[in-house]
Amino acid sequence: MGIFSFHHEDESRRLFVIDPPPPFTDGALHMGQAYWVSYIDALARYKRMRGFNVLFPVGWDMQGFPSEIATEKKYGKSLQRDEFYAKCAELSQQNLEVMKKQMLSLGASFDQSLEYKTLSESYRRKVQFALLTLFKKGMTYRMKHSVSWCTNCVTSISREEIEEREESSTLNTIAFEVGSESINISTTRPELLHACVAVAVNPDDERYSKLVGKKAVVPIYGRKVPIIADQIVDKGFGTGAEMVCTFGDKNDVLLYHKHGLELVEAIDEHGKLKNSGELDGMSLKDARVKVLEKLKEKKLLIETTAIKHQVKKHDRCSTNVELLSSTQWFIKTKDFSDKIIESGKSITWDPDFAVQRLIDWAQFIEWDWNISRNRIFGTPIPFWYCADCGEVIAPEESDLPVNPALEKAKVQKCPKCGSESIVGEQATCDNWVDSAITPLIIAGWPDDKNLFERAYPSTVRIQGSDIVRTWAFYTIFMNWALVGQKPIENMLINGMVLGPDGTEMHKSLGNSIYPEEVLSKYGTDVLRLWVAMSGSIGKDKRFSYEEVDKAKAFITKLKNSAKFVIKAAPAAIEEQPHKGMGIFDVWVLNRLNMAIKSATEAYDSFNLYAASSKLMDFYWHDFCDYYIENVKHRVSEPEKGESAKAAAYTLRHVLSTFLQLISPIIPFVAEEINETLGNESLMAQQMPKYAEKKSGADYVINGVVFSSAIVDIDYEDAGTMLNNVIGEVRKQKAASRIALNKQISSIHINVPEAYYNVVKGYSAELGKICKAEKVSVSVSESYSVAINI
RNA sequence: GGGCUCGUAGUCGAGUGGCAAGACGUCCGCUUCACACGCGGGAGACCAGGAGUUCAAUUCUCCUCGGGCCCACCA
Repeated sequence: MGIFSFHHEDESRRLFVIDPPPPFTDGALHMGQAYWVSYIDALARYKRMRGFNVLFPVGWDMQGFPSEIATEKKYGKSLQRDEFYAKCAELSQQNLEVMKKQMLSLGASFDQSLEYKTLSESYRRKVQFALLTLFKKGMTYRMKHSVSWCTNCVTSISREEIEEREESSTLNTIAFEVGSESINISTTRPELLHACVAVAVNPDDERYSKLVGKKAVVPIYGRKVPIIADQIVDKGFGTGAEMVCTFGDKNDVLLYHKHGLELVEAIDEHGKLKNSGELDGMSLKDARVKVLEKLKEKKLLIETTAIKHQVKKHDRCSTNVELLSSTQWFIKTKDFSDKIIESGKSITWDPDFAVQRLIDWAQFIEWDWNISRNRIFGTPIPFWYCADCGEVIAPEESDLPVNPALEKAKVQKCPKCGSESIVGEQATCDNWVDSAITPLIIAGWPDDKNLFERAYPSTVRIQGSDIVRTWAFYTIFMNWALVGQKPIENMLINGMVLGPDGTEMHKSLGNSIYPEEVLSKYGTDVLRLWVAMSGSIGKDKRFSYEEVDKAKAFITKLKNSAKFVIKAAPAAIEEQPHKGMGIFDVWVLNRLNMAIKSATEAYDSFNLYAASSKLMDFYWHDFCDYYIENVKHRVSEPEKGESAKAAAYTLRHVLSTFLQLISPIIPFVAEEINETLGNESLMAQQMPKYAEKKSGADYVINGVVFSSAIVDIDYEDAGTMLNNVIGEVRKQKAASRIALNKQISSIHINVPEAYYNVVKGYSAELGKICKAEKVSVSVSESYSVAINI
């Protein structure tokens, strides 16, 4: 059992369950990951010091297309399916080792015994179990459907893998014969002419209203297709008439379904033409040239105009995305957007508006979730099917995990049609299927019922705003579908870490800064403190070394001030020396108490910005600028009296307590200083607790009541008053352009009557603090300070 | 075209229905026995613009402008 271990058997303490993003094992942690690792780790450390049983796992998303590319580069394309998989796995494991080291160098305090990998047998079993469960509920199905397809990767892709880019193209006007008349249609995809199954116009378009219902003849191919009317057609675009192909774009798909049109598959999976007669096997690019040539010959190409339009590209290879009809696996999501939204709304989001991204996305689901990918390095889709009738043959739960691409089904004959052609599915799962069940995985589902009871839903997840529509969306959906609950209590949605130029970091833009660079120049704690100080979590944050320097300055200040404290008070003082405690001591201890309060509130609401800024403000200004300066003369007295002891005690106490409070954010520096103080390890300590005031003006500090009766006004008030006097003297010395430690002859203070006793009583001490020979005090209506050099 | 979000001193960045945190930078002064990666002090914001609600708006509502993100459309 290590210090960061989750205590599985301990049912007495409250659990704090973290669902961190499993990084894709591409070999290097980027700044965004360094951000969330630092952030969630601080919360984990805080909760441990608050007595929580913290379940902080580490997970890895290991399978994926980029690994296949890298493996292909290294070994070529000749490997067998299982060999290829093994090589991909080997590469991912190597990457994982590197990335884990990087995480550890950020101080990540996850429990290494709770590591999960998406390619492991046990993880695979659970993913397949999830799919099997949904299949039994009728939510997993296989069907021919139009899918977005990458002809380069030869796989279907999902809408979040699509990016759009503006490109130049030509809009072609082509004449279709309609009996003795003709209709000119506009298209940017003449190469798909052979798949034209209709001509569509807007029903309000008077130019064409008399043609609707008639048949048009497709040029070159001669097929007769209906002219249909639909609101979706824009009267103002081109000629206002379009050809409908199956499938040129999404409108085509919609019109195809809506109007019950014929299906002509235009291209094959490699993007070669089919069903076109003589052009079959030709690439889209060549076909385009050829078709336009032919139209020109026949004088049916009326006009060609240059236009710019958005083209959908596969984000990984920049190949144009095509729509084609393909047999794929789906999970029903379309009908459940209201359930997803409902579950999403029952989660606490920070920032709260982040939930809107989920809602927007869920409301626009058009098709079910296409979960199959025609790849090798992924979780196998755990089904077989009958080649004759299409019946799906599911494995037994006890046989999981299975790999139908390599294994034969247990069933010999199709239970539906009796056919013996049982085929194992070759496709693998979309990565999001793997990662959508992380809250279930870390809670021991479906095996460890006892843990599941306690550790589900996860207490908190941190993730980037960019993957709300994917990771958060699919997690919420899958968990609803599988266990009928929300997966997470609190969603922390962090903004993106932007490059110094204010735009997203991209390798191609050269504006990337990697965590190692910052770590080697500044160290772990500076980077972690920068994370805490970088504003509210939901905001995008621009990375800049200036900001990092601010974090560094505080760390330096902390180290230097600690050096002073240790020099002034080298030995631990067990008992608080009550006799020597003065106003400044009680004042700073009260300020510390207030800092505990605000830091605790901030940590409890997962707000590291508030926690760090409140703590730093207290430490730098109240403690260093005033308290330390005020007690220097006491601790440096040659004869150590009660007052010196009290000051030494207070210095050590404030520093030690502060280290506890700040240690979740800067664990290494805090621990290092703590060690020189001779205290036990911070990680074994509990967080200090805020002490309520006993009555209006009494302070309870370490169990001792400081009553205002002693100084006849409130300690806080008295301390602030005395510090005001000191501040005023500093100001006047500065105005006189003399050093602050320069001895001056006298100070005269006018104070309202209520403060007279306090200031008078402290005049000797004020003299020592301000280096003045004489201090005189008198009662006056208004407060003022005057110095004589 | 629609949605979300942001717009606070040169910069970063909190915050609130009632005198606008803090930090960096800048300017002035100070080599003070923890720290010049420091100390003290100063200047600098009509809280994007306009309208409304209110005794009171930077804060709430609406509109405009500008930045970011997302969605849809683009035959």
